[in-house]
Amino acid sequence: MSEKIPEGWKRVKLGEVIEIITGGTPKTSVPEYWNGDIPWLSITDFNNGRKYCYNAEKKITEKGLKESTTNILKKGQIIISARGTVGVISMLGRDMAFNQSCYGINAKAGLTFNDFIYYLLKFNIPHFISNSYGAVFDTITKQTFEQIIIKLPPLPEQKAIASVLSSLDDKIDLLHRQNQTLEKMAETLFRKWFIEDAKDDWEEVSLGNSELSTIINSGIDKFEGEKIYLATGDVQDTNITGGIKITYENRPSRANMQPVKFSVWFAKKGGVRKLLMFDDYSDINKYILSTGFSGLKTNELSHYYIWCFILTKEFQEIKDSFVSGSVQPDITNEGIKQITILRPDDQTLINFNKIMKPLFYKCQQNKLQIRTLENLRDTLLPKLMSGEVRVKCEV
DNA sequence: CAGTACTCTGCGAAATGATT
DNA sequence: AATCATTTCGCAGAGTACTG
Repeated sequence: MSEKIPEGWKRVKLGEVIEIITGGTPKTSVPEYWNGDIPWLSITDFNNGRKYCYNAEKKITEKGLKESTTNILKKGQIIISARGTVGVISMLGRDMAFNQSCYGINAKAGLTFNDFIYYLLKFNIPHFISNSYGAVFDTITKQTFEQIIIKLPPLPEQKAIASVLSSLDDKIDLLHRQNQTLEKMAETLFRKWFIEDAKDDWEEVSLGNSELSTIINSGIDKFEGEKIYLATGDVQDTNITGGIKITYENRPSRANMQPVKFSVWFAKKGGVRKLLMFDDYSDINKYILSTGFSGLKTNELSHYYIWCFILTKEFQEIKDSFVSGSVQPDITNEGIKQITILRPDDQTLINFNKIMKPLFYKCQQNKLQIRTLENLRDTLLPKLMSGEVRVKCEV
């Protein structure tokens, strides 16, 4: 405790400035507790690195909430995982319930506020991880959590710090939501043109083997220097969220797929939705993909049509129905060839591209901007929280 | 006894290894 | 090269022990 802290800052225990709300699970054996209107958060619902969390996969009923130990966490309060992968954190975009592997956090008024606490906790995640233990999976107990000592700036400086970081996160959130809207628009148009208004004379062709798309085989060319290896775990939905640097000589055995211009990729594993697309705006030379992905080579005419198809729920369902293998349920190349898709006329595809190309270009630009803003935020966060960089406070 | 903290069990995701 | 099998480890949920 000899480390110096900035003047005016205080060392306090986390428990002094926050209140911890515990979660719980309604009995799974009681059907009337489930499928209600109240989103019920699990770690997987917010383990995406984003600040705000708006929904949960599972939902419980009023009754389920009342008759279990589950509490409601309010919009603007914070959730942090305390078991398993400790330290996954998010701020609630609406009221939700949550399970017992997480703690709900609410700032004590007058001392601090949730927006600042969110960043403070994020900064202290290594602390939480090192204070976790357990035979089967790591756990940080409520007590340990409360005892962790943090460095707390005076309230005006807290406000200034939170304001800087929030402005970045709010912009990131806006871009994410804009992309969701763009993808939704693309899907709507795809459905209208190629499902509802499909022409009778459009033939059914194989997704894996037609003039629209063909399966990409594994194998990469020798390359100099470093590239980024993307395993399926490095992709969430349609976003790249991870990746490691590799060289040709020193790379995992599965780093054996080469993205090419006009290609569409999806995780082979059943039930998993991880999708990537490379068009003429993409930096194909930067990445090597895992053989956990299947790739389709598309072309200038078919690219956005195939991509929009891959994005649909229906493709996910069809893919899952073709999955084989008892232990590792993957779709095989044979399966991909058996999936059929309509072959629209060229003019319809050309018209579709005219709309989709700028739309997905915007989407991609947004993703780039998101990564830039995230980098900036991640660089600033530790500097601001340690007091290494100070922000001017409004008086 | 009730609420909470910790432990146990089983399943699934993903990496690695083996076989065709 | 492609597919199938095994291993490792993360995670959810249930079970149980502890505490006041």
